[in-house]
Parts: sequence; C-alpha cells; structure tokens
Amino acid sequence: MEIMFPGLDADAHRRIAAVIRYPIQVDPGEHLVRSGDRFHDLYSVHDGVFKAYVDDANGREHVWGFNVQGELMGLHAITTGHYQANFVALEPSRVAAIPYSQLFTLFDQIPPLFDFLMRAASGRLGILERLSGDHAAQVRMAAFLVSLPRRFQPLAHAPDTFRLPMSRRDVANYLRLVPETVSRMFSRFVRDGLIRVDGQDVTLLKLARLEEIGKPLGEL
Amino acid sequence: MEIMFPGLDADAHRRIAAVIRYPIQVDPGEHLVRSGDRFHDLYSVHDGVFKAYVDDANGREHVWGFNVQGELMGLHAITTGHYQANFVALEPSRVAAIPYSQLFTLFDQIPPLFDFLMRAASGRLGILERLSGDHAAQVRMAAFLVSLPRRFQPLAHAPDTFRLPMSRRDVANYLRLVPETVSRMFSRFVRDGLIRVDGQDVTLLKLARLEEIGKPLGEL
DNA sequence: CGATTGGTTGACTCCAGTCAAGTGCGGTGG
DNA sequence: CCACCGCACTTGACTGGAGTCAACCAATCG
Repeated sequence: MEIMFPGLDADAHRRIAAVIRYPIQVDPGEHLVRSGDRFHDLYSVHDGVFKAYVDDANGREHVWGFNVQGELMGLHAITTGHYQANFVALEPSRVAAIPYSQLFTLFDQIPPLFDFLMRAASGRLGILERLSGDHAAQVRMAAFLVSLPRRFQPLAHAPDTFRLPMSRRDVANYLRLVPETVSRMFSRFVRDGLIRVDGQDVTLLKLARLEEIGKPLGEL
Repeated sequence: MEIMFPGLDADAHRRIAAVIRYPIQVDPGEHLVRSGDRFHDLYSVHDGVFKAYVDDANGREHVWGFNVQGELMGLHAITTGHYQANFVALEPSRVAAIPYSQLFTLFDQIPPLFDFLMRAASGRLGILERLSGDHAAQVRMAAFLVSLPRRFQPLAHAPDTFRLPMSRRDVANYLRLVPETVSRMFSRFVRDGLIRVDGQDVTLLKLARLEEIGKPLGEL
C-alpha cells in the first residue's frame, strides 16, 4: 500500500485506507472511466498500466497519457465535474478509488496530504506545458524513451530494457505523431545504434545521447 | 478584492488578506518572476496582464500562457520548488503574493479554499491536455480568438471588440506558430469576413463560425 | 527626416502526414 | 505440423501545410 501515495508515510496510508475503495481490479482492454462520466473519485494506480485518451471529431485518438504505479488519474475532472477522457487498462491492473469530497476530512489528520495532491497536479502541469510546445518527431521520441526507466520500472526485465505495454499507435497518439513516423524514428534510432528493438521490447543503448536529443522537451 | 479569488466570498477574502502581500505593482516589461527563482508564493492577478514564457535552447520563446484578473500563476512550481517560467507584465498590473506554506493554515477557516486551488490547477490541466494536441494553424487561431471575450473583458471597448495586449509574436509563440503564420491567419479570417483587425484591435464578426473552426481545441 | 521596430506578403523548402504496398508474427483450424 | 489468415508494424513514394528567408510597408521615435 505504501507505494500508492509516494511520499506519504505508513500512518497516512492507514488513514487514507479508511476512505478509499481498494482494490478495484481492471482487466486489459476494460474501461475504468468513460469520457463524460460524472466525477466523484480520483484514482491511484497500484499496479498495471492505464491509458487516458479522447476521441476527437474526425475519429482519431488523442492519448493524454499513460499512468503507472503511484500516479493519480482524474485531476482534470475537478473543475468540470465530469471526466473528459477515457481510462482503459493496458495490463491487468489494480487501482484505488479516492472519493474527492472526503479528502477534505483528512487534511487535519494528514498534514502533507494537501501538498501531495498539489504536487501531483503541479508535476503534470509542468509536463504538459512542455509537451504542448512544438518539437521535432525525434525529440518527442527520445524524450519519451528516456522517461521509461524512471516510470516503467515494473516492466523492466533488465537494466534499460523494457517491454512497452502500449502499441506503436498509442505511442504515436500520445506524441502527436502518426504510427508511420514512430516506426521511422525507431528505425532511425536503431540504425544509429541508440536503441535495440525486439517487438515490444526496447533496450536503451546510449541513454546519454537520447537525453541529449530529447533535452528540449525535458522529462515526460 | 473579491474579484481576486472568484467563487470565494467576502469573508474568505478578508481572511486571505491577512496572509498575502498586496498590492504588488508591476510595470509593463517588468518581470515579476524569473525562471529558476525559488518558489515561495503563488500569485493572483488583480488587474493587468501577464505573460508566462520560457526561452528554449535555440533562443526561441515558448509562451506558456497569458494571465488576467482572477487567475493564479505559479502552480507548476510546487513540485520542483523553483519557477520554471518567467512572468512579465504586459500592462500596468497589480498582483497578490500568496505564501504557499501558509495556505495550509487557512483550510480550517475557509473550507472552500482547497477546492478553489484544485479547480485552478484542474482547469489549467484540461486546457493544456487539449492545447498539446496537434491542431491546424487556423484551429489554434480561432480557438484563441473566441477565448478573448470570456477572459479579456477588461480590455474590451465594445462588445466583441478587444485590444490585444500582446504582440503577434507573443500570440505565435503561445499557439506554437511563427508570426508570419499568425499574420496569414489574421488575413484569411479578415478576407473571409470573420473578424475585423485594426492594429491591436480585433473585432469578432462571426463568433459562431469561429467557434465552429476552433471546436477541436475547445476553450482556451 | 532617417532609423528602428512590428507587421504583412510572397517565393521557396522541408518535415511529417498520407496513401499504398510489403513484411512478419501469432493464432486457428484442417 | 503446416497452411492460412489477420493484424501490427515497417517501408517507400508522394503531398501538403507550416516554417524559412527575404522584401516591403507603416508607425514610432530620436
């Protein structure tokens, strides 16, 4: 459980446990939330992977992000009262549902909780401000790849080797590219000896060089 | 004062007034915050206009946003402890500095304050998720223009006529375009009878049509 | 007045998108 | 066991929309 709210101690986790619903199991391909659903809960991912996405007018999918262990989903829905995106599991996953209206009652008992929530929102803001800039395809790809070691630890089966839990199409829709371009970037990075690719498995061979390329975008 | 924290009542404003520093006057062209400065305060704009921007590696400016009356600045800095952007005034402006560390102490006295802050962060998240999508130049321009009536009310000198407080270059850097493209879009919209332009003054002639064009992006 | 600055317009380029064909892997069933 | 199918991915040829470069214009300011 500790791992669900990084930075909060065991006592805080115990107190939070009293108000959340956990575990909620979600199978791959199953939706936790549909766009337009009424907002009641924030969700914290315990394990597995989720994809947040919207379908735009011309039928294309905009992937808002991927969420793994310890990350919060649903912050964007507070203002409007409705989720604006779909959350679908890409792996067998477990989440905790945190009733937003009950968070207030915990502030007295858990002083760092407010800061935890603001940090979660704040961190995402920083990422989005940068991701919304215009960056070359290879910059986007490189920044995405270097973010994997930090976030997708549970999917690593060797240092710097990860199984991508999402399709090329999902990656493309997250980075605002088309699958063909993602494919070309993979090919280019392989040709240049920066990565090794074997189906869903990706190995980062020259992390420093990738960081260099992805620098304009920073951490995703 | 009420107008600084939209949604909070007079009593809440009085209590907040006890912890904030106000007014802080900022002249046009003067910086309130520099990128890298240590984060202590959130800023609420009382009047005037601010531009938040960063300079990227190749010397180009990324405008993160424009902030007017009642809007909060600095939320992105909570996680890192440092502001990641510069805040510069475009008009004679006044802001309030809100010490982040003291906000906690107000939650008991002002129950809706937490929700107010989360909504501010949440609303911005929604905008950014959408703005980070890939949209045609004319979609970006149209969405930007239709957002003016709602946000830049104080700069209107007739219904649907506004003085843009920022340069074409600033608009371009906000919408991830180049000034030439912004110029071309203005020209096209004028040719199509959607807007009238006179220097910094813009009149929206066919709001419905502009909303239609900007729909994929939604509200900015 | 000239010099500077912000904005507009036109000609050209280039990167990523589009369209289409080809490849390879996993699953199914004969 | 293998032939077939479907789907995800890859690769190549072409296109188009926004960026680049450059010239021009208008307003402002010494």
